[in-house]
Amino acid sequence: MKEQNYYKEFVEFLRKKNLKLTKQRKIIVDAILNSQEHFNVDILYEQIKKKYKNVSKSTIYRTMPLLIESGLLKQSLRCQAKEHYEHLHGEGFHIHFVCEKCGKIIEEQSAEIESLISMLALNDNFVIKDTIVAVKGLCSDCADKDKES
Amino acid sequence: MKEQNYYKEFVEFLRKKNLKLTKQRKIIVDAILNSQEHFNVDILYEQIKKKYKNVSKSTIYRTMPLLIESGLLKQSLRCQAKEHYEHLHGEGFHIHFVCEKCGKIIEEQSAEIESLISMLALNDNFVIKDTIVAVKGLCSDCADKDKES
DNA sequence: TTGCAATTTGAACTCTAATTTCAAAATAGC
DNA sequence: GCTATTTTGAAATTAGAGTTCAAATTGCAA
Repeated sequence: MKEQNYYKEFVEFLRKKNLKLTKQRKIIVDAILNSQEHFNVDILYEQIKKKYKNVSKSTIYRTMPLLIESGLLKQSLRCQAKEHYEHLHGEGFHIHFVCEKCGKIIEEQSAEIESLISMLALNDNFVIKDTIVAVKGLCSDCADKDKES
Repeated sequence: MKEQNYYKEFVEFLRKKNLKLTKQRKIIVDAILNSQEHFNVDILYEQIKKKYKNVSKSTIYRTMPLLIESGLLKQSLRCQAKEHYEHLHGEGFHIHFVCEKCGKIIEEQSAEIESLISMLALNDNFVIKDTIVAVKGLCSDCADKDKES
């Protein structure tokens, strides 16, 4: 799905809920669609501030639940101090390798892991809403630097 | 490993770091060893308060990093608002099924999933320090109640 | 268009978890 | 037991997240 469509989807979501399409909401959605996959409110705020000055942090905080409800974002693992969000570009299950040193996040797919988890859930009659697999450690670059020193 | 040994290990850890074995630290370790697998600072504080009155929350907060460094605890997934800890009884990899309704956490093992993750990491030259697999959803009890209503 | 009801915004404030400060108390080694 | 050093508890501080409320904006209907 193209970015333009996510935008349209969000506009439609607002319309259905009788919410207004304000400048600020446009700017926030635009910033998210053009941002990296993973971010938090501060990162987003700094990014927006570079181009526009009339979007406050309150508004961003208030907009996040809307973006989640509309299906554009999901709340991701809170592995650092701050609440963390990620795009939900229709994709679905994936694994995060989070580098503890540089913060880089590498994403991997694995249908095998996904189906093993489903089977475990089925055994327990557990209804899955969301699965988070986060592997913390060192990315290859940081691991190399670690060895050198 | 028996609980007595975890205690001894922590005492040894303190000795090595020239830290003192205070009444409060004894009480906290004891409470953790006799607590459920998963908890947060507030739960621990309430539990301790029932039996002893001279352990403050500050002290508990201060002790958590020591317990993690000593290998007794690990910081777990932050799925509710509060920081969350779990025992690290030498076990290792497991999967958490977290019920969004009642908060129950069901633990499952899967060597297959663990080895699939290791293989992905190897491919990326990623050095694993810790793996968190959290499945959010409804436990069978809450799913049943959901159906009824 | 313009007018107006309803929503949204921003600044400041509130809330809560987590952490720090500092004087008084406790501990470990002599 | 004495003393240097660490630790404690209460209170203060910090920081992220969320809320309040008056002023501004939006969307719709006349």
